Amino acid sequence: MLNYSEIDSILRALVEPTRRQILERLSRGPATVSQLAEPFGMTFAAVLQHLQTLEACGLIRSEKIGRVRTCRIEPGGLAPLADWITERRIPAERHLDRLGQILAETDQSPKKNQDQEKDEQQ
Amino acid sequence: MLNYSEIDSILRALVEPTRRQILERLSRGPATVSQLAEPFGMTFAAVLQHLQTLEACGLIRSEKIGRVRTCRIEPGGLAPLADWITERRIPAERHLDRLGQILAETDQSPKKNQDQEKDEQQ
DNA sequence: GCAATACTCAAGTCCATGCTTAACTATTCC
DNA sequence: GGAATAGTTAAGCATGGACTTGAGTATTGC
Repeated sequence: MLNYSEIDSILRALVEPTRRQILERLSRGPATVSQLAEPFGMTFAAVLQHLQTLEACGLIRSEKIGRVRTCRIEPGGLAPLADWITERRIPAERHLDRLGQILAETDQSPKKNQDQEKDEQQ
Repeated sequence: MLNYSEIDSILRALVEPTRRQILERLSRGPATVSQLAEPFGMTFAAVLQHLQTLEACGLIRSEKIGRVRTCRIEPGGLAPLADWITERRIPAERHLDRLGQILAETDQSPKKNQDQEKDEQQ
């Protein structure tokens, strides 16, 4: 029933420091579940749960070959959140910063507004 | 002891849907605490706690005149998170999207890296 | 001055979520 | 085939954070 919106699930994934560290690690290249679990002082199962969360909201992707699952960053994963921020910054900030300025000079139209309406309901 | 980083506190503030709705409301103009509390089916005190969270991480600002506290968006509030995302997207995504492309064409240097190192430790 | 208004604070409840343990499945190596 | 490896799942505990209640403070209007 709780069909949380896309940015909601992305924010819930990112708010956990361990998951941000996993993303950080994966941004340096693909890794197996064991490799990801090793540096953290926590169990395999715990890391696996984080990976499932990250994959569920599209921030990473994984593929199992034989008994080994390899995880990697999903390139467009942060895009919805970046869009969400951009949509909220441009109207609110009349003293445009560098990012806002660049966007304002080129193309004003944000691409997805339907998410924004779906969101914020729950 | 838990000196959470800036983006950590911003993410923790944004992850709560009510607080995103409050931001949404404030992006349409300043409002008093009562005005903000009214549309939500929750107590004054609960909304106040959300406002304190939002103010603590620099997403809003408030000023009390007489017995009335007026809240407004803090314009640069989302900037640290926007920067964080940009820093993580540009190295990871070699198929640059529109936002990445624009940034890459103009100025490559991100402004703050010290936060990023402090962060991800806890 | 005193009642109403607008907010503030502290304590307590409740639930979501991170983490553990323990069992289980599938694959590889000898 | 059997042991070791790599991952998966489920159940339960524990903590943090959202929300409430109930009291308190400061300001305004009469």
